[in-house]
Amino acid sequence: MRDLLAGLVRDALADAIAAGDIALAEVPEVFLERPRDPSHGDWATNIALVSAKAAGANPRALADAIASRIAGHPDVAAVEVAGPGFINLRLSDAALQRVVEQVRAEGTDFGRVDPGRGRRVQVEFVSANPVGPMHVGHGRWAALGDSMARVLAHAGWIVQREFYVNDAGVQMDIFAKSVAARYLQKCGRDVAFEDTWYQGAYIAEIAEEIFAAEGSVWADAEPSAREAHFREKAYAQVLEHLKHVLHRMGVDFDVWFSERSLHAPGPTGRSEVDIAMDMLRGAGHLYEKDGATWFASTAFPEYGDDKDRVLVKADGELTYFAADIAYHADKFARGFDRVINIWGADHHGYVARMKAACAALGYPGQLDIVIGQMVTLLRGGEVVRMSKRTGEMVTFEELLDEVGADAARYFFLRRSTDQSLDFDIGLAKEQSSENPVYYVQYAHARICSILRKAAGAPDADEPAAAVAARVTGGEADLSLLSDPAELTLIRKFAELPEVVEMAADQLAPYKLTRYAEDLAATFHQFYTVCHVLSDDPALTAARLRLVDASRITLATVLGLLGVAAPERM
RNA sequence: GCGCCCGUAGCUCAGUAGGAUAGAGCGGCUGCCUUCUAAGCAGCGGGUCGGGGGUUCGAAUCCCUCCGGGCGCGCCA
Repeated sequence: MRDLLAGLVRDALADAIAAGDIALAEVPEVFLERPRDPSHGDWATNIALVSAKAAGANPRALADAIASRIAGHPDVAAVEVAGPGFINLRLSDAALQRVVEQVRAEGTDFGRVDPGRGRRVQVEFVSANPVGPMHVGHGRWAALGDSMARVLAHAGWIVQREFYVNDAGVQMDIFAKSVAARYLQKCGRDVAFEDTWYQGAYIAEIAEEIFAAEGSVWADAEPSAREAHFREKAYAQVLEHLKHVLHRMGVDFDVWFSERSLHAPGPTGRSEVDIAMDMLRGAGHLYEKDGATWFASTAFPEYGDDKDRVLVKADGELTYFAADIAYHADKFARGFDRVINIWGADHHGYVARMKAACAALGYPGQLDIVIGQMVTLLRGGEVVRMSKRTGEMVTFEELLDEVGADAARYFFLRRSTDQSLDFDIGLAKEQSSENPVYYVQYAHARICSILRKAAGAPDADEPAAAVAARVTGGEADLSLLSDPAELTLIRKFAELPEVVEMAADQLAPYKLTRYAEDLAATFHQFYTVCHVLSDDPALTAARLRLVDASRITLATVLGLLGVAAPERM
């Protein structure tokens, strides 16, 4: 719709130039924007203001010359010049009424746009260490990453979701030691449990399960063999649990990428980390100093890292960053045009070096890192304190248990990622008007109820889409949809493609929660003003189509958010 | 000290590449169910956009500076 109008303005401008009414060498690019004030129309352009200087004319005269050439177009109900020279455009009812059938024809494909143009993007998110339960921050990244993937897919990208499994390194060793120690305690051995080990009760639970399954056979085993065994057992168990919890919130990954695979020797005997470092060294990005190997991160000032970074420590050990570079080399080698990482705010200090490294690998500007700010849990207005060290925390799983997947997802998604999130547990649980999740879902349930009623089977369990198909068969005269509430609702449908485009461009799914609430509100208003099922068959038929288009649009938005669209509440 | 994020109504937050009179939800007050779900709708109040400078036709938005809050600044992972 926006493109259509922008085309009209452009043509009008070109005509005016050709006719000599406007003295411009070429037709400038036309931008349309949504006026804040609906009384200014559906779309506005400041093209006359922007071009005034170059054309040597006053903006209003320019605007008049353009506007007079648009007036009378069947899709345009009004074109006005306002203020200093804005051109305001209002769509005709006929143009709007066409949108209803467009929505119904496209179904859940409605709102698709194509800035991605079939390119491949990978979204990596959560990537929690598989050494313990996820905290609520992981829940936020999970909701964010998954919804972002859905939005990008709706915007023409081919998307892959990936979870990076940190199954190598010191954390795993400590984890293994922790579980082994709890196991030995279970076997009645008196062993020291160090402060730096994992304190959480889940460690003992895992030890207990291993004890239950295998008995005390490991009590007298050689310590390194015991630890290795416990590492694998415990890690596999935690990883399964992570998958399970994420799945409960509707988040499923295409790839679980093992950090270990980066360290394992390949066919040539060299690991991926070796190969990535060879590549960097060959390109002159590495140097030796103080017995360590460094990456010259500051050679990429555009990414703003303030110092060079060690990849191989003086003791010969690799840093985490070295593995991360190899990991990103692997990602790009898999053919993604673009890679997106979602990280917590506590990792923002790594952004510059990681982008510099990707540039050094030959993929400048192809890595986007979204930094999500922290989550604070509130209960009854009080901050819920979390401490990983003492093992006392509200985990993501406990939050899911308490508020449910839909509320959790919706609340996680509702805020800009730049904004730290206060998650009010009480509010998320509340089934009332204060809770935006229910507000939106209720609109959908209401719609389905109307459709069932129209079908004469208010209590049937038939899916709403099937019911809708039955009650909207035959012909309908959509020009009967002329009530302001009806036209406002249609205008709201027409915004979806723009919202999707913006949410994809800005990697900001929260835009969709705002839209969902707007759309639900607009529907509720329509519902209050316009009775759908009446003794006027023609009007009823037209309104049922409008209701069906509302159902489709709402369900599509909820689908992009990953929140259920209940047909009954 | 340096870097990133934030500061907008009583509270929680939007504000779309600088645009027209700064918006929404919640809370408060007042109305609306014999009719498709009242988990809904309508109305009323509520603001020096943290302070101060600057850029221009125009600034919540861009620049500088100061104040306040969060996070981070390892040859840790």
